[in-house]
Amino acid sequence: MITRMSSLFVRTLRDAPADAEVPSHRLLVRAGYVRRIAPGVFSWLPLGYMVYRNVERIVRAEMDKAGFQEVHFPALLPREPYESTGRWTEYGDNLFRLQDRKGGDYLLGPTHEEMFTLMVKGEYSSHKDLPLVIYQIQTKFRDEARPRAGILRGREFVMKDSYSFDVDDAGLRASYLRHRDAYVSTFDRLGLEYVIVSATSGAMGGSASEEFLAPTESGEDTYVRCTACDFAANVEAMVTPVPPVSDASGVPAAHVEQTPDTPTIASLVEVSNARADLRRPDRDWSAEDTLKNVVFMLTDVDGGRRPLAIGLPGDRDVDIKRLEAAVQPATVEPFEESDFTRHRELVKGYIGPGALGETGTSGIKYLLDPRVVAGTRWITGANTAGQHVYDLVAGRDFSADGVIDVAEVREGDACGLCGAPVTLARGIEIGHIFQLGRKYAEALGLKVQAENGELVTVTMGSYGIGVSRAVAAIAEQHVDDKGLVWPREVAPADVHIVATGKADEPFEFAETLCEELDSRGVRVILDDRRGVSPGVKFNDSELIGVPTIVIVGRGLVDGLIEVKDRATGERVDIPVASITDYLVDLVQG
RNA sequence: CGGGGCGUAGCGUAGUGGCUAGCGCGCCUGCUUUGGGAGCAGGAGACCGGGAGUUCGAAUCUCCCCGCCCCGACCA
Repeated sequence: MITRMSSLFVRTLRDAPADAEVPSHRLLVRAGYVRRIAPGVFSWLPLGYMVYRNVERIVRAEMDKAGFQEVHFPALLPREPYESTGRWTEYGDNLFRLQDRKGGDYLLGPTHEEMFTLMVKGEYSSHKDLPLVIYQIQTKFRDEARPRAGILRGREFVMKDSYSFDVDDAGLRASYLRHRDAYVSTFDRLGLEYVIVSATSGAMGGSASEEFLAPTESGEDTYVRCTACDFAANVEAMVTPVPPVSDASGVPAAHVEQTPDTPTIASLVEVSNARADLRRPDRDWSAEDTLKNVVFMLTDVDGGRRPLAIGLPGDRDVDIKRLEAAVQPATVEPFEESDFTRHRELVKGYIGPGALGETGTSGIKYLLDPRVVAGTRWITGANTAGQHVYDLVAGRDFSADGVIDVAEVREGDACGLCGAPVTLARGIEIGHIFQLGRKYAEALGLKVQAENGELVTVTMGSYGIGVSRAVAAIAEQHVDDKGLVWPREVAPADVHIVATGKADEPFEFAETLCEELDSRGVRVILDDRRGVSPGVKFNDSELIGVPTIVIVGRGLVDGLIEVKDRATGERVDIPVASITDYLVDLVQG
């Protein structure tokens, strides 16, 4: 295929729009790949659409290779199936809803578990039909509260979503692993650097789950990686190791102290160190010695509200994302002034274990951070304004209703598997695979007859790749100060030929070369613009980011063509006689 | 939805009450130029986000609305 710059529908921009911040967004706009239409909604221009289609083609090829079968659903869907699974309401404001002329409710599909489940239910009824994997590449709609970063997070985007159907858990695990393998080859082929991390299953429900994250500054997900073993997890799925029970035999009995005006951890530590009667003989108190008790208000799917108290070391905050992941599908809000007035037994700034717990005075469920093991010694609130308890020992002086691992994760925290320090990094979620289980099959009645004749509920897996997002993720990982640097297979062309000079010869030669390459299956962009200065063409070629740039210009009189590698900047002069073969080898070899 | 910032031509921007809203890029015409975003000359392009108000006079001041971007709570 030949793309001629003289007639290509594109206009490159010297300046990026002021509102574009992340590199992929700035460059995709500058190079004339995409244009914004509405918040989180983008159009693809010819160059962008070429890249998009390449990514889609690779994803499709890898799915087909894995033996998955492609189907296609509408984006416009009726309400009923989503009503059956509760997601019509559960999805909340993120769902684009609309009505037809008769007032019937419809939605624009945010994901298609329901439709796939029903499709299989409509066709199959025997265990002999399974396992089955079907997929589609579809435009999805989610009315995101905050679209951002260009096509990295849009409200309309393209996703490849597949679903596996198995009779039993062993089958589900096998289908899951087949997908994992297929995703590995897909992302390798797309030229993406990625890590596979343990994840929580989010709003979809289900158990085992992993995410494919493309490490990038502009990524939205934070993940931890162990410096010693191969543990990697989304922070939401981080597991804090439980320290051994500590010996508290030497700790004096708990005692309440007057500590006026110490409603914060910082003030409490300061006062405790400043006063001789409170000072610790061996060392200064630090925030880690205090037990902070934070209260949240949870809202269940049915609208019911219940408070939840969490006790954790005072130097840590609760990570709301981790908390939501731990209590989902319930949603979390901070405890507000009005909630405190309703719970008089909770003294803001001085809440202690004494008032908490299902059997305590408040009756509020109380969960502890894993670090608060039996035998640990704490300073904590005494449930009276201006008073704290010292030498309160977990297990000896107080207990809770259970453990919850939702404290913020920090660089250097201990790995849940081996105990070595972990590092934190950010990444773009480009793929997510998980074992859904029977949630949807149950809700929609997808059963098959087993060998013994009994009806069994099918177990499902759900697997997604953000196709349009992958374009942005690839761009994000393949840029330099001059522009985009596409991996060959997704690039809009294999070579970008720039003809320069005033004379006709370079242009005529470039045209011939271009046709020869085209006839041998090389995709080429030809900059055949006359009267455009060489600097403009060089800059455009670098901005557009095709992997190989060929310059036909002043070297031609000596029989030489310059070939430049976009990524490394290396240049070589190739004799005219062998240039076609050289390029074909470069591209196809 | 909470916090912060911003709306002037396709893009980047100047303009804190005073004449016909200025500049760069890009675009059109002509001549020159042709290996790193060329030069000269001449052009086209703006309901200054919208509405109301204050004023002799508003891009500029006031109020309301709308939109956008960034950071947080959701997700491919």
